[in-house]
Amino acid sequence: MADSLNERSQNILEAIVKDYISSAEPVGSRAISRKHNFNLSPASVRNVMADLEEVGLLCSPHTSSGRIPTGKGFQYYIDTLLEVRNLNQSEKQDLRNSYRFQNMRMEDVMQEVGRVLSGISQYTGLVMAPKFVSTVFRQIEFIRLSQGRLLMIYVSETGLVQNKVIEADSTLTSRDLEQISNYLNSELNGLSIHEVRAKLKRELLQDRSQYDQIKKQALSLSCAALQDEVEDQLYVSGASLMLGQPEFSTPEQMKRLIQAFESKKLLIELLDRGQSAQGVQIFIGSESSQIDLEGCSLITSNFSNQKGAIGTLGVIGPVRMNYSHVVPIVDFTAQLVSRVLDREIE
Amino acid sequence: MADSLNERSQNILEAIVKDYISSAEPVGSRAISRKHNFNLSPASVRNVMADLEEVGLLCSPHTSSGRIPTGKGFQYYIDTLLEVRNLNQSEKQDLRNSYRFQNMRMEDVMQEVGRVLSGISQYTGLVMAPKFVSTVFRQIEFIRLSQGRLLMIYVSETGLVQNKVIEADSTLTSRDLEQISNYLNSELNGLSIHEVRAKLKRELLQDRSQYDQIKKQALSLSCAALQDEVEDQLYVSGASLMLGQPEFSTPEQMKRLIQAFESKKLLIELLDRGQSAQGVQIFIGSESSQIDLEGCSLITSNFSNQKGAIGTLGVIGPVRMNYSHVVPIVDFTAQLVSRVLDREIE
DNA sequence: AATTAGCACTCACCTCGATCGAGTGCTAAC
DNA sequence: GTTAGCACTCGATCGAGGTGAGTGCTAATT
Repeated sequence: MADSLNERSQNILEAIVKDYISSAEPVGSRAISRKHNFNLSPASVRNVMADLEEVGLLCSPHTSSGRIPTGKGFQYYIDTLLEVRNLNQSEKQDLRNSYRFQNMRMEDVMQEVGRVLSGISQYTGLVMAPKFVSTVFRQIEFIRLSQGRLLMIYVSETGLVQNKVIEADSTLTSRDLEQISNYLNSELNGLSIHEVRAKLKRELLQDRSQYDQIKKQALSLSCAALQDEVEDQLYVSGASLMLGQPEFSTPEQMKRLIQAFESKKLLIELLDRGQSAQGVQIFIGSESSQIDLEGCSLITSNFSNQKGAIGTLGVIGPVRMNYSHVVPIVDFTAQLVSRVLDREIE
Repeated sequence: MADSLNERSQNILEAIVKDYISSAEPVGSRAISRKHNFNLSPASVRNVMADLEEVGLLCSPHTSSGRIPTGKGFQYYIDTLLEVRNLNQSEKQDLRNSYRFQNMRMEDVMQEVGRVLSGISQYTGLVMAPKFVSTVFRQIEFIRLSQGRLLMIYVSETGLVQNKVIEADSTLTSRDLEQISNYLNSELNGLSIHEVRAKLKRELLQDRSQYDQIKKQALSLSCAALQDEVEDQLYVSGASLMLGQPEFSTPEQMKRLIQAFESKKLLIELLDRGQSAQGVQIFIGSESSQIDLEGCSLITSNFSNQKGAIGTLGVIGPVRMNYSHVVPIVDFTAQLVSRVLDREIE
């Protein structure tokens, strides 16, 4: 991208983006020259605008209307013009006070975060819980259900509880189960599911002719219990807030949006893509990527605990989002959640 | 209601309702006299229609358009004209095959039911899991988290797993916890949460000057763990399918509907209202009840296991729903789920 | 006495054309 | 390089006129 815009062009681009963010309407040369005191006539502004259109940062819906920033224009704005200030102390405190985290299970925390994020931003809140495989083993319990069916309960370091029903040899006594879970609890303590799986695989190969019956059963049980993938958990809150935005005011757009939210697949994919990065990330879902999220932007940040379980939270709104307002909120919330998760350990 | 309509009026009302169900458009006298061979001229049909309007079963959106059934009209149709046939064996088998219930946790079952219900009916599926208080105690475990925080895991007879974080005396050793859970597991086995609470209350009053330390702590822990209400769990699937219905085609209606779905409160309230009844129930959410669900109908049925835990499932669609198609599906699914839950026990 | 043909009337819906106005591009003057 | 001036474009809005489905009423028919 030719990002060698001169200062005037930058100023005008910024003014246009900001105007468009607050009005959602194409902005014309007159408005720019009047409201912002560049001491430039509309005609001069027009010339600059024509240049910016040339470069692909602006476009006009039709011949005789103002300009709106393209996806590329927003990208440029975000990359080089956007200034994000940090929250000051009192704002941080306010945000902290908005959250109620006492005595909450992981699910509740995730849901609460989504609720607050969407409430404050007035856009849609997204929270993706840390992936099962990245959680750290703390404890496993087996509870007998009906004929040959066992309920496995897995607790991670952070207090995340997963449970699963598995078919199992019905000759196992309660005593056996207790021994099995004791064995596993001592063996697997402190490992991530990733590591647990690797270890199980190794041991199963190694000790093919196992003498210790309990150990053998423990291995096969835990294998059945922990091997397959657990669906990613995504919490979407305040979807209806998006429907109030002018860019999603037609029935077709509403339907498309709600469908995209409902299937969750696309969103999870997008959030996954940013899991390796640090700090706040912004995806502009306009023209380029999926049609389903056309007109949407995502502001996300990862949170994590010290054991390396990574989740993602953020806000999805129209491309025309108030970035300078939302970015610091997302940023600080991610830090907050990280700290909350860590307090749960140890 | 003067439900003493003569046969001709009934026939015509039925014809109008059916036409309207499939077309979503006001139906005129000509269409009725032509398509259904009553051997009546449009004019005669018009006379009957005028009568039906008089009684409040029909109305016309404006002077010169066909009639549409009122809420009362639909109610009459459902109460006295609707014939619901049972599914035949092959249909039942098809439905059974649509569900994948193997090795599923309660949550998964609920979600799967919603998914299938909405898929088959092409309306929105609703499933409300059995209430926590109605579940029957099977096992309780305590796991130590951080400073003074305990994770309580509760398993019901049906394999429903609930967990909760509670603050607790940090001097409790693992040994203590084990004893406490052993005590509770033997004492509370087979009781519903309802009964458990009553029992706890009794014992706390009775043994105010408790000599047995473990028992005392067990009581206070389980009290903290089981006393407060757990939010009802409602699964809504296929919300976007409703947005395809012509009655929700305007942006305002879409927004209203999605909001209603998102808050869940209203839906839970409605489903609760039918929990005492047996068999399939139909709520017409038109004029009378909440504005938020105007234009919607609910077809619901309760499912339950032998221990009395009751949940509700159903479908929400436009009042103009294909009742004769959806009712038997909801009915049979409820029976199916009841059986699935029972298979989980013992 | 019930049914129906006939007819005037209503009203949503569509199309067409006129008008309006915000905004542009271009050119010539500053 | 900047700006005033001007012709032009095009969406939005409004009203007029036409169309057609459907009604209610009345009088004729069976």
